[in-house]
Amino acid sequence: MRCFGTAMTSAPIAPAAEPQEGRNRYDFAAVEAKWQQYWLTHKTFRAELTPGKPKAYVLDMFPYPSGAGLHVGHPEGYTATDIYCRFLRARGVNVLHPMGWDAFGLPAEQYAIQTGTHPAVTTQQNIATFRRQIQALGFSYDWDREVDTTDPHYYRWTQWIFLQLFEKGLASQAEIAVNWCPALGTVLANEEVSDGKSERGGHPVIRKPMRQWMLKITAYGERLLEGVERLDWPEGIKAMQRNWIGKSEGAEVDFDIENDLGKLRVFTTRPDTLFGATYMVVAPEHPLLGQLVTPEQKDAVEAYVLAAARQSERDRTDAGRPKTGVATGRSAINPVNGQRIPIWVADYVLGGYGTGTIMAVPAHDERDFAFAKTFGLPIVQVVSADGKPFESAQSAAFTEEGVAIHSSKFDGLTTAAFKKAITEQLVAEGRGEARVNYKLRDWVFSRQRYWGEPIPIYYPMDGAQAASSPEAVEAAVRSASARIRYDQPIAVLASELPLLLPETTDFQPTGDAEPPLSRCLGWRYFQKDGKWFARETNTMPQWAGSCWYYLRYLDPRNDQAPASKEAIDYWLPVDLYVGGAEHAVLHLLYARFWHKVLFDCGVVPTDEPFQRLVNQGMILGEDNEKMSKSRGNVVNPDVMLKEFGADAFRLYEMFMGPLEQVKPWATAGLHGTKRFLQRVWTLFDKPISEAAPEGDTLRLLHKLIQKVTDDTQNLRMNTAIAAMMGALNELVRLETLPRQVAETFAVLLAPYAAHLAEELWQKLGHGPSVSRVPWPSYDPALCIDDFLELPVQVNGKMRGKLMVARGTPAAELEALALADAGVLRHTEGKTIRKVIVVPDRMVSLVVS
RNA sequence: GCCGGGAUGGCGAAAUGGUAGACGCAGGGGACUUAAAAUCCUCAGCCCCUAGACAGGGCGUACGGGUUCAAGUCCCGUUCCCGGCACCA
Repeated sequence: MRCFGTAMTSAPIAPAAEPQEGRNRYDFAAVEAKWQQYWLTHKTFRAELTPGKPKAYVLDMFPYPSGAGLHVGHPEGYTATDIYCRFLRARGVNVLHPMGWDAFGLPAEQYAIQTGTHPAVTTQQNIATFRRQIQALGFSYDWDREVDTTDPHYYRWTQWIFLQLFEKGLASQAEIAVNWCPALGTVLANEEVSDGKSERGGHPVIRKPMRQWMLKITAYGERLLEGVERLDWPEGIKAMQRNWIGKSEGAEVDFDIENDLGKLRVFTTRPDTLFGATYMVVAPEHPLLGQLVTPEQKDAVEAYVLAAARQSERDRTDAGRPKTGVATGRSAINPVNGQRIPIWVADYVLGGYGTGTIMAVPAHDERDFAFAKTFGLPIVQVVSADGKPFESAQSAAFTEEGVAIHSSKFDGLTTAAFKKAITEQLVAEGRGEARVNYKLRDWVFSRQRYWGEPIPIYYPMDGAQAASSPEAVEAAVRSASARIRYDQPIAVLASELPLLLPETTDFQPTGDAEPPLSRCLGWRYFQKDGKWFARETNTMPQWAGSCWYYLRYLDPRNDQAPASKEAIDYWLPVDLYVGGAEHAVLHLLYARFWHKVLFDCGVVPTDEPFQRLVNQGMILGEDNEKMSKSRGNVVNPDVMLKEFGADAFRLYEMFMGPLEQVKPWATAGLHGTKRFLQRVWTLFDKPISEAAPEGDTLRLLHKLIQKVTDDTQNLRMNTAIAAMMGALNELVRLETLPRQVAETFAVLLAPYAAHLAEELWQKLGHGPSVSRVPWPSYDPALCIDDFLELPVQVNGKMRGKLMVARGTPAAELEALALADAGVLRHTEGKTIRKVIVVPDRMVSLVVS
């Protein structure tokens, strides 16, 4: 390979550092600053839509710019993608590699509440810090494509996508129970509640029905599930997505309530156990509960329902908790055998799943078994492994599949056959039907918060005509003489987007459930055609902006569409998406959902956004614990950069181990990568010879190209770096450095230690930039050695080594092996039973 | 409990079924230096034999079995660790 600088010689750039007297120290600080400046001003890594040129869209999960700044976990994935992108560019691929900010969210708003600083101000400060820190690492992002989810030019399109969902009937309002904390004056996420108290402050939290915007992600459940199969994602993440969607197939069955009180419908995945149903359970929130409870049981049931309502969803669903429940006093009729079975109410049945009612089969369901034991309810076995009845009373539920018993004419059927037969019979009798259920719930999409995208919806008002001002409208609403018609939502016209967040300094929660935007009266109430309207005052959750940012990068300044059709058609899908596993479910599921909706709208041509996903493993503290402020084991990248430089830092993060693996930080390790860079720098002080490399050096070079190419392609940066270190250890022994070796080494190093490689390239007499130099190729014939050291085993133990020429025939190898001194020691006086010779590999002898 | 991923020197790790520990960190010895840092050279899995070195031998990839001429790697079982989910009928 012969590489000469191709372009940009006219660019003003400082001369390469000259070797000084004595020891030539590599001044990483100066060199890194110089090249970062160069890349930025020359837009070296700008991505341009080039029809016909192969493309790669390599995406990092964009960060939430927190006040704490970057931590060492961020640059791990960013470094991996940066190396990969620089490598691909050198291989002639048109690479799109952008960065941006997921900047709406709670911390900025909390900070505003405490200090009065507007979230927009905090956010911009934090973004500036993050940008500075990320740029100091020398990543090859196309900064012209930077996006910020809080920028109205961005969230205009977030709102536009919401309107698409609204028009398709996928966004609607519902009264649902949320975790309301009166003391904090806010709704809390399930994760923020434990034991019925708020995580922060320990205030009581109640379940309170409130009007919420919901997105019907359940309508896409099957497609989201099925799409997982075609994705090149880690198996674990795919499993989590499947599990979250939670598809289960079964049947719904009607049970008549005695005294002609109607029917209760249950969902079951085991209709084959119908004969074993000995009682039923309805969820405490079941709508028919009030009608079916008997007068004697009314008080007890009401008390139970009240207690259940006080629990959070999370506590309700905490497995392993003792079973509780109350009999309703009423019974139902088992449709297959006419038996009267009691109906209970218990909180282990959830109102939101299936029909909110179950048939309990204690013999074959662990939960029902525990409940039946607690309350002394009958247990009837209807499935056995071998078709024979159980000998003794069960000590646990038998939940496996098996053969039916005690099920009249169905006895002897396997579980699968029974399910099919009984479902057909129930359908024929009009008592049930086959049914698929999903655990996936619709997405609660509204937040009672200020710092989020306003939902672009408004409502007509009754009784507000006379009002002369927003304040008067508000007064009328408060006195109940005017009413907001939430049942008649109107979409803001797409042409009127963005619907801007109003300026306010009033972020304090007030104790009622009204979002802060409700108090921006001049924004909330407006007149149109002489009538008053009220805007939606909930905002979108933080997930909204990150659901589609990968699209905006394609065409970030477009004010006609989220991105142009040409850009979308050219760049999509994302070829490689790298980020932490903490987003395994929510972000990745929500983004896939939106993408599929946009696919249905004809906006995107693919039905999945992220073809390939890689999770970088978490970096732990030096103490092997998760990094956290409270543990005091957080490593600050700024400090590391100052002492070791960006190249050494990046190299270390990659050298620590495989990208996907969890691994502990060790600052001492940075000495190694810094030393390596210094030694490379010193290597280039050797006299450069123009003669072509030959012999071992040539072989070394080609092996190195092969190894680095292979490993980089497969994101095995750790072993690529090890190979470069190994090669360096050989090259330092040379008297002079052949130009071809030096140039190739610089090009191979460039994706990994980009600043140093640029400097070396310049030092070799080339103009910038090494990033424009094509990746070297290798000759496979030069990657294999002429002479090999072959092991000889005797009875499986290594007893000798043969130095032989490649291709030495088996017979000759056998003769050599048998004559080897080390081997003879173990074969003397013994019989050779077997000789296995694998040419160019090894010789194995079996003796006795 | 279920799902996913792990377990290799003092530490991070490497190894198409074919010489376990490449590459690095930390460490020992040496050179340079007034000294230190930096740099360079060099040693190094554990154990036995040995005055020491060479040579040699034994044991070693969480544990127990198995397949194979040959197992860190493949198969069966077990333990422990990490991540996620967890009363979803």
